[in-house]
Amino acid sequence: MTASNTEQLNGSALAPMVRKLEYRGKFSAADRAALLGLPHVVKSIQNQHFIVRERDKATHSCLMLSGFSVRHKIVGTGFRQIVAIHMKGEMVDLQNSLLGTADHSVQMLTAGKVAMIPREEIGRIAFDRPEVGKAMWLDTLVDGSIFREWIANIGRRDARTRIAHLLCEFALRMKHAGLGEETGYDLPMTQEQLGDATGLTSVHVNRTIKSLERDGLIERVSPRSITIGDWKKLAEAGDFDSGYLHMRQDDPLLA
Amino acid sequence: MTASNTEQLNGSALAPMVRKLEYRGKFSAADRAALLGLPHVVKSIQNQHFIVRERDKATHSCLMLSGFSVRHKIVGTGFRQIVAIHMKGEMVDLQNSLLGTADHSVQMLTAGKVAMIPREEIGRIAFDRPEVGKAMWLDTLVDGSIFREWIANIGRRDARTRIAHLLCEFALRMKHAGLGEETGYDLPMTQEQLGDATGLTSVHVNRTIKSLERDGLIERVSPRSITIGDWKKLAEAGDFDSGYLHMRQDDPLLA
DNA sequence: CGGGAGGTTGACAATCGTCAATCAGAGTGG
DNA sequence: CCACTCTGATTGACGATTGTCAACCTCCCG
Repeated sequence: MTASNTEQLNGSALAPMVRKLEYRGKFSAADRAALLGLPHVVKSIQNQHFIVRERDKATHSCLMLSGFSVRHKIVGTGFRQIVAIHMKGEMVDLQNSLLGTADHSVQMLTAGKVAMIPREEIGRIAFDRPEVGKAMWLDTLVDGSIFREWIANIGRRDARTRIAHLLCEFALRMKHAGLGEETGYDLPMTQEQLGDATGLTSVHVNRTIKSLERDGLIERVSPRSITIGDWKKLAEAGDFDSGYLHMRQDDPLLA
Repeated sequence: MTASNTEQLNGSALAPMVRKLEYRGKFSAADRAALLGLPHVVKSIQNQHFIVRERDKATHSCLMLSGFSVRHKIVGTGFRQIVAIHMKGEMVDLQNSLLGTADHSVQMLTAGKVAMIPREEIGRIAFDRPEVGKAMWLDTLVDGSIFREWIANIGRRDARTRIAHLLCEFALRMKHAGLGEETGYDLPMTQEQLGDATGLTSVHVNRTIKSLERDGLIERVSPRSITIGDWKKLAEAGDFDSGYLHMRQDDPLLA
């Protein structure tokens, strides 16, 4: 990390985090100011670069400002399993940083920027400001809910349903992060990476996507662009029920 | 739930929770007393009974006092995926109860007792007593770590490795909860339930277990009794590295 | 003794993985 | 502008792991 891709910004860089944490309940002005005032360093990170490596001692928590990242584990045979995908506004390693030793790696899926916040500062604000702490805790619980859905997705759904489910989850989360429309979005990952996220091989992912396309559930002008013609049909094909994302009942996304 | 299986106990019933939460750092006497003094109701629950059902509005958090329970989800085709197994000392639905609406069910795997603690009391103690809140938060992070390992286990390991891995996890967690020895333990689940936990069918679980037995990695006098002859060999077969359980480095279990 | 749940086994089928070739598009240097 | 190269997408042929179906066994319990 050279000086050239490191910047000190104050205030506004952390706005996406505040927006995310306030989703379930507004903060007081003081809480908001404390969050925005957290010390942090903004870094530009290239595609493929690691934010955290397994077994690292984590000293910082990272907030995604732009771009996409994945958490993943490597099993003994060398295969990779992506266990989560993160986008703008999400804290990517509360998990690792509070537990001390990373049990998985976090890697960029595209180029992007992150804000690095010292670990102790996160702990301090969480317990000094109960509303903030509660919002962070709830956020980690929603992460947990998504993990559980992924276990069910990978364990008990066939390839077609699995991929359709992931495409649906992505659609809602992208929209939620202000990065796409329910009509479609650009997938920030290769078919091999999709396979790593769903427990399939890239070849089978390809066949499955083409089959979804043949059946008119999605359209693609280029390999990565996903256009969802009929949301309801795709959701049905993907056995998708958004409940596990724990979005607010009044969220227009769920209309 | 009839009156006959409901008891009011004070103090000692919550001891397993305190023991669990203190694993990563001792509490002050006041914190400990506050935890033990949490209002609660002890219930005896029969095998197969539900503690929480998906879509319930959770009003209580449950602490396992004895017996085993599972969290699970049902997918569209009716298949079931177990996403976690819980034993003595574990809080089984911080998850559901803090998020309001359950995104999965919790069901007993054996008969047992649980202590039900009102949801608000959990939130209150967590923020009134930072050390307690921190321990709870860490506990949910460890749960998350286990979820991630399960995703990798189901997504990227073959049946043999998957089952061996689960048997290893069980061995350490049973020992940790004071319910078995590293030399072996009694599995509290049927082969169909093992399949639901690993994304396999009961038939394939059976073939896999028998193969592990044939190769001398485990022994069984009865179908559910697991004796581990050579821990190292089983761990290797299961691609098992205990790091994701985030046990303390000085824990004798890791010796 | 009968019934039921769970464990065990075999024959066969299906999904998904492997291997390998080809294709398409983006970036690079001449 | 045109090779050249590289990564990722696509496709086919074939094989392996895992699922399905169905039978039978074993143990426990009333």
